[in-house]
Amino acid sequence: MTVTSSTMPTKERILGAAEELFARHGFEGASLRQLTAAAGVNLAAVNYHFGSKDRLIEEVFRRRLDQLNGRRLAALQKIAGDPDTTIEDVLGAFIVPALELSHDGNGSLFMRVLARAFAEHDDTLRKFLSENYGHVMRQFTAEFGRLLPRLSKEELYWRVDLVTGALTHAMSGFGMIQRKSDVPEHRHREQTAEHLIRFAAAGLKSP
Amino acid sequence: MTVTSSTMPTKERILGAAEELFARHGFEGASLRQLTAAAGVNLAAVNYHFGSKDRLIEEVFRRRLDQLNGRRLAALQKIAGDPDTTIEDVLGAFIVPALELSHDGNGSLFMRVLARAFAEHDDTLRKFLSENYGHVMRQFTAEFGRLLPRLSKEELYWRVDLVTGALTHAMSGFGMIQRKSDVPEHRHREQTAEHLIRFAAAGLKSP
DNA sequence: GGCGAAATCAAACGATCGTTTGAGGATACG
DNA sequence: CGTATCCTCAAACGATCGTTTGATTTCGCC
Repeated sequence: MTVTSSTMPTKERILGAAEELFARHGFEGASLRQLTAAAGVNLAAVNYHFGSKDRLIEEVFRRRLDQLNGRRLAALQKIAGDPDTTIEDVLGAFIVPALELSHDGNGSLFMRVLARAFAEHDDTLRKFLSENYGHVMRQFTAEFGRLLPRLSKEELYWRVDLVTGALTHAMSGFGMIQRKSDVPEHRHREQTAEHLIRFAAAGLKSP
Repeated sequence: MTVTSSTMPTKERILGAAEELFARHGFEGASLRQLTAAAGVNLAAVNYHFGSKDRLIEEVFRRRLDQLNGRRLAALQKIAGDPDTTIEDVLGAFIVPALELSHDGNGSLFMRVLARAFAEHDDTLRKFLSENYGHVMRQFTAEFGRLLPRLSKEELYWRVDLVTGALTHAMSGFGMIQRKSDVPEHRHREQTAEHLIRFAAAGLKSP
């Protein structure tokens, strides 16, 4: 199951095992001893390479979020402000990069880690996420606002928040997003994106 | 902040403090020593009254979910099968009882506990929830299916799942559902219910 | 008032937690 | 070859975890 091969450098082996165990057992539930055992490295390696468990948690987020939000913003830049752009386009820019995560390594597990971060009301973690990646949500919200001009600011925040909840829930794999064996991976991803976009667009545009 | 007064019996004081600390720090993050200290009872009282920490967690769920899902099902029975019933009515039967929870005690914190349970992929806890309360979601899904007959079973499950995600996210208070000081509590609850119902209905009915 | 069950208490149990230490091995460079 | 730097390792640190024990107090009831 683990994607941490013995040929990888120690740091990445730790990050891979951490992502998997944090997704499976939570940040407090996964111990450094389980984690280093799964990664096949010495217990002290975590504190040597990352300084502490908390910094390791941050690094798990940074590695994926830099890539994920980079792609999201790149996709948004291409369409933002364009008069032909639809709500569905903006939702696609937000959703598709997240679904693509499930491609490389155990990136799909990361969405579960992200869902846990939402559930944790830990201030340190929330502050870290808000400071480093809050601007992404702000840019997407601004573009939604441009496309839904008759919504009050309050209404807009409400709906974006509900969309976030639905997508986080769905993409972290609680739902029944199970690919059937006769459907190729990329086609399944397209269908998933269509489902999510159609649902979210209807909610955003609701009268 | 705690609703555990010194006049309450020990068992309920523990349950109240547990609900608050589980919401704030998670099931693994909240220790029995913090918990019993907050409740003002002896450390051994948890194991005496509940047997173990895991059984205490289950009892926290049981206490609220019996009440919450009882009201949900009662509201659903009144309208299920009726030809005049709308999607909005069914959503109201699901949502309003949850919003009413925030009235008694620290019931609002329980929605955060519930959100954590979704994030935990712990098998024991999921099995407990599924066995004891799975029939509620099944009945609501059946009624949605009756009102959306042209949806395939797969489509229906998809949308109900997305609605669940949005509502769990919103009701556990991640969002900006902050009552303004000039709005009375009951009016704020009505407005919140309207927001949630309108959004979810649009998503369910999307073409 | 006295007896037995129920409840509370301080204290300790072994296990596990994140972190630190200091010695030893690997590696690159003069 | 020697040495300086990066890395790994087994072992131990003190703290905290859930749970158990056995004595003590509280309470209902004859």
